Amino acid sequence: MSYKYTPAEIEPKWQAAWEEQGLYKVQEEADKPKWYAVTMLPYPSGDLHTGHWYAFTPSDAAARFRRMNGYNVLFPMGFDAFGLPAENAAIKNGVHPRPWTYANIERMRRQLRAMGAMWAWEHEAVSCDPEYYKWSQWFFRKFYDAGIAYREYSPVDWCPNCNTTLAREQVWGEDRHCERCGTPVIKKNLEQWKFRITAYADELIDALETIDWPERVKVMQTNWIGRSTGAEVVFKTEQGEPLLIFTTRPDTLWGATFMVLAPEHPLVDSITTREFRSHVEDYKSEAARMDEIARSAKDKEKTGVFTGGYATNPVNGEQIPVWIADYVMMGYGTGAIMAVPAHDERDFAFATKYGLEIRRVITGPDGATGALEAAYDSKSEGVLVNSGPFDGTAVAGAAAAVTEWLEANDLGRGAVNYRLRDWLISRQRMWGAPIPIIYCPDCGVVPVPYADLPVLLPDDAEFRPTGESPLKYHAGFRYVACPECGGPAERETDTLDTFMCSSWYQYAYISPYWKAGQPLAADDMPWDKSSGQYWLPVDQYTGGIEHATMHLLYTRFFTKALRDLGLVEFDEPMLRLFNQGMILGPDGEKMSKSRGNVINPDEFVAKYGADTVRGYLMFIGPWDMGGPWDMNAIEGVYRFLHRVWAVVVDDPQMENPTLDPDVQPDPQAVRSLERKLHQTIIKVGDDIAGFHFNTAIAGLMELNNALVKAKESTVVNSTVWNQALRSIILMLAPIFPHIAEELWHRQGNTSSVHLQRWPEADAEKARVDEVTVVVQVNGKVRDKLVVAPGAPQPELEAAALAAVQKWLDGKQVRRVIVVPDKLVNVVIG
RNA sequence: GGGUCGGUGGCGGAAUGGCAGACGCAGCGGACUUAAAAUCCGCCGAGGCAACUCAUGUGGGUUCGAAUCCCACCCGACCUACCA
Repeated sequence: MSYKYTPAEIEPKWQAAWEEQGLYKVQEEADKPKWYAVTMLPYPSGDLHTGHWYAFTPSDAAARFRRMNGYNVLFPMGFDAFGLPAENAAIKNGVHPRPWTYANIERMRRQLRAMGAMWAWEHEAVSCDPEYYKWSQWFFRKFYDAGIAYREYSPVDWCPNCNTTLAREQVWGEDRHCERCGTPVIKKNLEQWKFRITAYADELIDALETIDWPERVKVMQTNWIGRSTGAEVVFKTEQGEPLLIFTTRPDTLWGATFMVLAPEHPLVDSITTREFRSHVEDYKSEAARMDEIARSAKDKEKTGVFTGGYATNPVNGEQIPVWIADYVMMGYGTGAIMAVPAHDERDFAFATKYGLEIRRVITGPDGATGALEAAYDSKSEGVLVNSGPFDGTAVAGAAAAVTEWLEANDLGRGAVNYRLRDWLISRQRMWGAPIPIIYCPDCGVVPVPYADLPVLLPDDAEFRPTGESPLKYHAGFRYVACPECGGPAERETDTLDTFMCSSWYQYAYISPYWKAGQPLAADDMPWDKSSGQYWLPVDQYTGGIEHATMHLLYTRFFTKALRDLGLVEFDEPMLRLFNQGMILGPDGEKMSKSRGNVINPDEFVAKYGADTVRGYLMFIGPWDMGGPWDMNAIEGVYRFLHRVWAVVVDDPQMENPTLDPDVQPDPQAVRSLERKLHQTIIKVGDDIAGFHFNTAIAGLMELNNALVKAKESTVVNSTVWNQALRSIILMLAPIFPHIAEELWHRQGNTSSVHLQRWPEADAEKARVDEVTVVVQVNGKVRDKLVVAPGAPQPELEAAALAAVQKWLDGKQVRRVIVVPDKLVNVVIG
C-alpha cells in the first residue's frame, strides 16, 4: 500500500469497486424522502469536453450531498442521440448514423465513468434506441388523437445548409440564422406537422411563478411567449369587406389617421386601385425578396406605398388611407394595423416621412392639449380628448372601457396576441424518429396504429444531401399498405424534431424502455406508474441557459399536455432549475478549435486525477458565472488534496511528529479546533446546498490548514482530533469522491464513505468564545475590543469611549451607535 | 431600441448595510538540497520612516456607517428585437 496520494491508482480502483458493489443502484424506499436530480443529457458527439465536466461534476456533488443528508436520490444519465451531426458524419464517411452514434455513446460512457459520478446507470435512456423512440412516436400519436398535433401548409423557416425546416426557436439573431450551423434561413411554403403549444401560452407564462427557476429564464420565456392584451377591431374597406386589425391601445382608435397592411395581406389586391397597382406590385415583390435575405436590417428606414384605397374607422366613420409597409408582419396579430402617429413612434416616423396626418388625442397631465412629446410621455396619465364618447376619460383604464364599448357596439372584441408560434416538429432528415403517419389516397391521413409502433428506421437508407429525407428514397420504408383499407399508401418520410425526444426523457429515466418488445396500446403508460408516482416530478434540474426558450419551454409544454392526457398529475416537470455558467478557455474566450483554446479534460485527469479536476472546476468561482480555465490554479486544488492526505495518512517512511501519547492536549487549542470544525460543517453544508461550491472548498481548505497546524501540537491526543479527521473526510466525499473513499478506508472503515451521513454540526460547539468589536470614530476604525459574545451595550460603549479618547480631539460626542458583537461607532462633531 | 447579469489586488474570486481583499494562483524572501523540482515557513492593494492616508467602473444621494441600498452615467457579456 502506497503512503503517497496517487489518484491514478485509487480512482480506477474505487470506480470499479463502486460498480461491483452496486453502490449507486437505486431503489424506491418509502421511508426516505426522495430526490430526483437530473442534469441535461449530452448529445453523443464522441468526446466529453470540459463543458460536460463543468455541467456534470458539480451536479454530481449536489446529488451526493443530498444522499448524505438522508434523501433517496435518483440521479440518472442518458443520451440525446438523434440529430444532424450523426447524419452529416454518415454522409461524409458513407456509413450509417447508427454505428457512428453507438460507438460515440460507448466511448462517452467510459469517459463519464472516469468522472466518478454516482449515476444510476440502470436508468440510462438513449433516445435513438427503438425501444425509446417507440414511445416518442406513441406520444405523437396521442397528441394526434388529442388534436395537439396537426398538419398545416404554411411558410416555414428552412435552413438551406442543414436541408431541413426549423422551429421558430431554432432561428437565431437579427439575421435569422440557423441555430446549428449559422446559415441564414429562408422561407418555404410546406405542409408540416406542428404541436399546438400556443394553446398553453397563458399557462406557460402564469405557471412560472409556481416553480423555483432562475429569474433570467422566467423573463426569457415570458418575453418569448410575448403575450399582449388589446382588442381586435373591424374596419371596413371601400369594397365593404371587413378589415381586422389588432391593437394594444384601443383607447387611441380616434387618433388613427391611416392604416398599414403587411405586403402579403390577402386584402391588398382588392383594396389597391388601378392607379396604384403597379407601385404596389413592385413593392410586394421587393418585400418578398427582402424577406429571403433579412427584412430587418438595423436602423432600416421604414418604407411603404399607398394602395389608393381607403377604409372606414368604425368608431367615427372616418375614411382613412390604406398603405402597405414591411414593418407590419403578416405573422403577427392580423397582419394589419391602424396607425396612430400621435402615440406610436413607428407610426409617427412613417407619417412624417410620407406626409401623412398626425393628430393629437391625449392630453398632458394638466388637461390641456399637450405637445406630441407629452403624449408619448403620458401613456398612463391625462384624459382622452377628440375621442367621441370617451372625451374626459382617464387614460388609465381607458383601453378596457373602449374594449367594452366596442364589444357592446359589435365593432370589435377584446383579444390577446402571442409572439409564440406553434411548434414545428417535422424535419426532413433521416436520423430521427419517423413521424408515425401514413398517407392513403383513399383514406387520407392515417396514423400508424399503436400496436404497430415503433415505425423503425431502416438500416440501409442511402444518404444524399438533397434537401429531402433519405427515407423518401427508401422504397421499403416509404411504400406501405394503408392500415385502414389495405390499399397502397405512403409513409410520412419526415422525422420528429429531436427536441421532442428530449422533452420527455426525465420520464423515460423512471423505467427505461418500458414494455420493451411488447405491442403498445392507446391506454398504455410509457413508464412504470408506481415508480413514477414515487420519483416524479424532477426536484432539481441543472443545465445551460442556452435552452431557455427551446428545450425548457418544450418540456414544460409536454408535461402540461401529458397532464391533460391523464398521464401525470402535476403541472410542471422540474420544480427547481439551476443554470451553470460557461467554462471558457484560458484566454477568457469561448473554447473552440479555431481559437485553439480548447482544454482537453482527459489530459488533466491523467495528470492530476478526476478529483482534482472536479474540485478545480468547482473552485474557479460561482457555478452560475462560469469563467476562464486557469492553467496554474488547478495546482492549488491538487496541493490541497496532497495536504489533506498528509494530514490523514502517516507515512512510516517519513519523519512524523512524535508526541508523547500521555501528554494532555492544550484545552484551548482543542476547543479552537472543535470550533473551527463545527463552523466548517455548517458552512460547507450550507454552501453545497446553495450550489456555492467555490466557498465550500475554501472552507474545507481552511479547516485543513487548521488540521495541518494541529497535527504538530498536542491536539492530536484529543478526541476532537479524531472527530475532525472523520468529519473532513465525510465533507470531502461529495466533491472529491475517490480520495474521500480511500482515506475513509485507511481510517479503518469497511463500508463506503458514500453511504455515511453528513457530519452533524453542533451550534453550541461552533459558537465563538470571544468576538472582536470594532471601535469607530465617525465611521473610521480606530481601535478594536476583544470581548465575550453578548457583552452588554453599556459596557461596550464605556470601553469604546475610553479607547478613543485621543481621537476625540476635544470635540463633542454627539451619538454612540452600538451593534452588539460587531462594533461601536462614536459620532463626534 | 428593450431585457438580464456583471465591473473589487498582478489573476480567479470572498464579503449583499458594520474590520474590504477569505480561499487559491502568480510573485518575493527564507529553510531543506551539490543543484533543481517537490515540500515547508514568512511576506504579498497603493502611498508613507511613521502616526496615518487613499482605495471596490464614474458622478451624485440615503445612512452613525455603503463594495453592498437609491438615482444618473460609462464599460463588458449574454438574450431579444419593426410584435402593432
